[in-house]
Amino acid sequence: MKKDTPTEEKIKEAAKTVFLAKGFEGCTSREIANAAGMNVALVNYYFRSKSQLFKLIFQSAVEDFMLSMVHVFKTEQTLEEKIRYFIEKEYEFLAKHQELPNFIINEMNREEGCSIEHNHHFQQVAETGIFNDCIKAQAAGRMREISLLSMILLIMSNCHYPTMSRKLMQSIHQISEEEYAAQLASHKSHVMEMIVAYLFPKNSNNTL
Amino acid sequence: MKKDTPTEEKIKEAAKTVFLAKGFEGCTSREIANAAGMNVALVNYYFRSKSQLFKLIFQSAVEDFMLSMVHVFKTEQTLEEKIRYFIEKEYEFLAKHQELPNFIINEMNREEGCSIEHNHHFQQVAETGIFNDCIKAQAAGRMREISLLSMILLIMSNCHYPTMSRKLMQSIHQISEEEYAAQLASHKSHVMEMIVAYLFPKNSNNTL
DNA sequence: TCTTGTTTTAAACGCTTGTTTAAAAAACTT
DNA sequence: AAGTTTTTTAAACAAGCGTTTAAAACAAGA
Repeated sequence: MKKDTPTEEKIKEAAKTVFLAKGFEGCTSREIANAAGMNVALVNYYFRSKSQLFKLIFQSAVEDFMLSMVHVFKTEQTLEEKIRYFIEKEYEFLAKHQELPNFIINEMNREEGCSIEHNHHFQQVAETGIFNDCIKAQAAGRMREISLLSMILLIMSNCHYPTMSRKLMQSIHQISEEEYAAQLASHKSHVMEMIVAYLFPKNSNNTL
Repeated sequence: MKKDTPTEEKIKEAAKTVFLAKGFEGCTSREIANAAGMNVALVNYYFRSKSQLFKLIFQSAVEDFMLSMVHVFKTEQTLEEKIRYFIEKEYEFLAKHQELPNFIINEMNREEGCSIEHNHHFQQVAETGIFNDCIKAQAAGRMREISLLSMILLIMSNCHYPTMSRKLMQSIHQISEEEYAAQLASHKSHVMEMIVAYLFPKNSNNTL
């Protein structure tokens, strides 16, 4: 793993900004070069082509995405606490990286779709033991019977969608960026309570 | 409101297919013309420009989107039943129009963002009285205190995200299109139970 | 049948795209 | 200091873009 030159680093940084904001098809090589303050040819000198550079950025975006999960799940907490903490941290993370979920989902839906190198990233999350914890909790009757996929979907839906649909929601409800951010904060609490209540239905007369 | 010529109709149809699949920036005028089985110039003859045609398609996509809600909310049911029914119908609708949420959210996030003509569409939904029903139910203590925006977000998140993230989820969980469709069906039930249980916490010892 | 107006086409327009080339500038080696 | 390699640039490339033009094909009425 040789260290990047300052130029390489500058290009990557600019590329990340531009690609995340506009997507692969929504921007040009020259746009990236300009954002990095240099010639177009240099971009290709270091990264051979636009799509090669893109692949790099995409993979690193997925990495950021996954890593934000790993840290949370490594903590020493009960399963319920971990999930609460995860939602908390995910909202925090997404506030800083608003374009990330849209970017990843979009580019994966493209015809020549970016695939993610599966084993590496997902394995990292699995290795935190979070999934085993769930299975154990379900076996012990402490957690609702629900597939892993469904559980992940529940959590991701309620974390990602509110950021992804920001512009749409602002338009529908005619509210400013700031107002929406405030609404998001209170929405987070609802999400947390709703999901935890559903996954861990301790209060008596429910149908597990 | 003059009727479209067959040619106009063919172009619109092709444009809808192509735009929904690839987005405004992801396709070319010629691609649309080919899909409609005709010359590029004809597209501009009828619609003046690519972006003008796009605006038309985008607005009609938003219309589809909103109309699918209006029908449901017009039915004679209790609020809880309406919400269940809505989720049911929304999953049904999204199965047929997989690209729709991604398309709308994406294009709204574009720099020169498509705005949606607010009053017309949202008003239609509001006129069904669904929002008033919610406010009344909240006042009567039958429904949890929650902002309209949060309620909409809860429902939309759990309906849209699972379709939007299909490719991502398939990749993470290494499952086929068919398997995912099957998982979606069972996920829908979880979503329905979870949301209804959260919005209408009838079973005693809760903190409204 | 000729005329008039509409619909469709092939070809071209100027411009931008991703990529390459060849020369200039900078950095390094000896 | 001269020579060599690496980094950077300006300029060019062919290909594709959205759009326009001008002529062909078609339809309808006289």
